[in-house]
Order: sequence, then C-alpha cells, then structure tokens
Amino acid sequence: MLPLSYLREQPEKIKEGLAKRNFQEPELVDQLLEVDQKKRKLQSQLDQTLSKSNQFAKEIGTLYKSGQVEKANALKSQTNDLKTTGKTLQERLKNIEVALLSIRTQIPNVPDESVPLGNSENENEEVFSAGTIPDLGEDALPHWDLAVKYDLIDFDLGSKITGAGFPVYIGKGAKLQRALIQYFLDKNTAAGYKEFQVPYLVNEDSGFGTGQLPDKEGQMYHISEDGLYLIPTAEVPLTNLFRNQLLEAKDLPICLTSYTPCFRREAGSYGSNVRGLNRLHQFDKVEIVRLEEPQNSRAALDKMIDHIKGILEELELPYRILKLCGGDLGFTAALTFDFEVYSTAQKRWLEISSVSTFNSFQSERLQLRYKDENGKKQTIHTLNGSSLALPRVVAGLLENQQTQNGINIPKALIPYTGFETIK
RNA sequence: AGAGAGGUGGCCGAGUGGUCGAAGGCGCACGCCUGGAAAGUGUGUAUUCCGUUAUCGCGGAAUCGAGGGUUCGAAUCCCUUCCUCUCUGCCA
Repeated sequence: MLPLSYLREQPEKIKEGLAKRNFQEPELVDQLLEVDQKKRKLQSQLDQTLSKSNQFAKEIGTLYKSGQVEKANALKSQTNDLKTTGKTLQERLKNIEVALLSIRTQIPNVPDESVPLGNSENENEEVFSAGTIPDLGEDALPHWDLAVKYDLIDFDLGSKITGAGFPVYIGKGAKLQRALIQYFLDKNTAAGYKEFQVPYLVNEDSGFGTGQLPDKEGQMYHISEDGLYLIPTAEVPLTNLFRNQLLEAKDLPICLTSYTPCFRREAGSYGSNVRGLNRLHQFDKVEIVRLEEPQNSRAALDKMIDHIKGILEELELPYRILKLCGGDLGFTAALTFDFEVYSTAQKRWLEISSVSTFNSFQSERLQLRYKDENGKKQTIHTLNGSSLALPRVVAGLLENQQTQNGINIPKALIPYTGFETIK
C-alpha cells in the first residue's frame, strides 16, 4: 500500500498516476484522506482521555500509599467516566482504523513515470529483442507433442493422480527440470544473490505482506484447516523474511534467490492458451528478490534485467522484453518488464519472466524499513523477478531446438543435464 | 499428539499489582585518559502513532510473543492463541 505521508501530501499526483492504470475508483483517495483526518482527530481525543486517567491512576497510587483511602476512593469514582469514554473512543478508533486499512489496501501502486499508457497487453511496449527465430519448417511440433514423442512429460498421468495442470516429468524430462533449476540457482548466486530454501506454505500475514491477500485470494490454494496458503511464487516467503524489520543502510542491498514450486489455482483460465506447459497449477520457478535503498532501486531493476538477459542468451532462446503499460501492470507493481520467449512451433510469445519494482508499496505493508546514514527511518524498495520460470523455458527449448535428430540442449546446460540431445 | 517449563530492549538477564519503557551486565556510539592501543572511566543507546516545530527538540498515547479480560492502575492476575525448550508417543 501507498505510504500515508505520500497520500496526504500528493493526492492529486497519485490520482494522476492511478489514471494511467485505468483505476476506476480515484475517489478512494479522497475517502481515505477524509477517514485519515477523522482517525487523527479521534486519536488525539483518546490520547487526551487516557492521559487524564493515567494521571488519576498515579494520584490514586500515591494517596493509597500515604493512607488517604477516602480521597483515593473519591478519585476512583471520577475515573469511571473517563473509563467509559475511553472505551467508546477506543472502539470507534479501532473501527475507523479498520476502515482506513481497508480503503488503503484497495488502492493499487502508482505507476512509474515511464510507464506507457494503455489498456491491455496489446499496448505493452517492446523495448528489446535478441536471438534469432529458427526456421523449423511446417512439421515443427509444439512441445506437448514433443513431450509425448520423447517421453518427457506425461500430462495424463498428472491428471490421474491430481488433476489437470499438474504434469509429471519423466526421464530426461525430469532431468532437464533439475538441470535448469540448478543452472538458474548457480547463475543467480554467482551474480550475488544469496540462496535460500523456504517453506512452500505461508500464513495469512505473509500473504498480506506481499499483496496477494486480499486482492488475489481466489488465486491461491488455501489450507483452511491450518490457515495456510500454498505459495504462488517464492516472492512471498522470500520478501516476508523481512516483515517487521528495521534494517540499517549498511545491510542494503539484500539480494536473495530461491527455487520453489509455485501453486496457482488459475481460476477462470481456459482455451488453447493453457495447453501443455503454457499454464499450470504447479510449476517450478527460481526467483530473485532485492531490497534496496530508494535511490538505488531503479538501477537495481536494470541490473536484474541484464542478469536475465545473460541467462537467456546462454540458453540461446529468441526473446523480447516488454515494458508493461499502465493497464497491464499488476496491482502492487510500479514498473514491470516482461520477458517473453518465442515459441516457434506455437507461433507465439510466451512469458517466462516478469521483473518488477514495487517501490515502497510492499515494504509499507511489510513494515519493513531501514535507517539511513543519518539515522532517519525510510521505507525500503522491494524488487523481484523470475530467474527463471521453468515450464515455458522448457517449452521454448523443446520447440526451438528440435531437429530431425532430436532436441539439442544448449551448451551452457549440458554440464547440468549430462546429455547433449534428447532423442 | 500427551505432560511440564518458558517467551522481557541488539544480546544476556532482573522484575509477581502503583512513580517500570523497564535494574544490572554485554554489545554499540561519542568523550575523557594514553605517544598510540588495551584496560579504566563518563555520557548516551527501542519502536509505532498523534500533536507541536524551519531544525535540534518538546508534549501525549501505545508496545515486555500476539489478542482479549479483571482493576482507579497490569511486564506482573485471568482467558484464548502462536512460538521455543524438556520428557513421552509417532515418524521421514
């Protein structure tokens, strides 16, 4: 959520920014300011009341000690009034705080100035492309056919034991998964990201901290018996490691990486776009997360982009980078770059990474701050990106590298797979 | 899963109803001492919110795992919940 000070000081600028993402309820900003005003008034009333009763309590204490019981009792009855007003004020304050938070959580992040206008993914701006799209001829197979041909992935078995969207990887298919995970982690740690292994289930506070709750409640698997959620991305546990923390400037930047499976209900997805590996309920991903001082976050985003570029070039995949337009930007993000790999056999681009800066939107929810060199408390900027998500990388590799004699593994990956081709 | 013990500031640890946001120690910061350092010594050293202020600051409220209750007053008593440790059980 947006910092209160920002909301108080620059409501018009915020509304202007939100317009870029076609936010339908700019009046929420005014509502929030109104409620905030009320809340502050109420709080000073309550503080005054409590202050008085604290004072009385102290006096009563000293009176008892010096044996002036009657005086003490007289004061006691006086405090009863304060007590009741205090209670009602407290109740009202609590309600208004709930209201305030509820409004605040409904306001999305303000897009970065550089975010282009646009309503949908069609208006995302291509900012970079690299690699050559191979000419595979007419009989090129999509990855779901290749998966069967080479016995790499069995979608039906997954359906049998779990349901659609839970593939079973077999033989070289399984090995390729393991190889990619290890390769990605090695690349990330070599670039200075510290590796973590984190739980795949998180509690409600963590879901709120990174912004999945309440906005995307229906997209996460929920274990109601224990109040836990299956993570939709490692971003959630990784970023929440720092929930409720006050860091020092010298601790920053913090760079993390983690491999986790990701679980998504993908309610409402259907059609040919979800075929094969294109959209799954469970998939593997290696994530990178950074915590940065605000003045460095933009440069950090560029570093992340360069890092991912390097990986894609080693994997010899044709890709492009899109800057998301306002309308396609996620709720919590201020600026997002999507990486897409071209799937030659499917003749379409597949998103394989999404790199975002959230500015202080997440750290505000997380109550994550740091003390700068002058000892002043500042909010931290959080960033994250996939480096990388496996299924569509696999789709891209299988489809683009297919030949008459099998599928070629890119050089960089061979030390990890232990084989050069899939035949 | 059952029985017991416990959760206090960056860390250790005292505090079982009143002036306790919290003794003492360690650590850290600054100063003194020293040729320099160590030792010694002095001072300072939590967070959030509200108000005030150009700033330093000042005033108020809240916070002793979390939430609720009893009381004029709660770190201290009661309830709920989470977590940690020990023993027993189960298990990769």
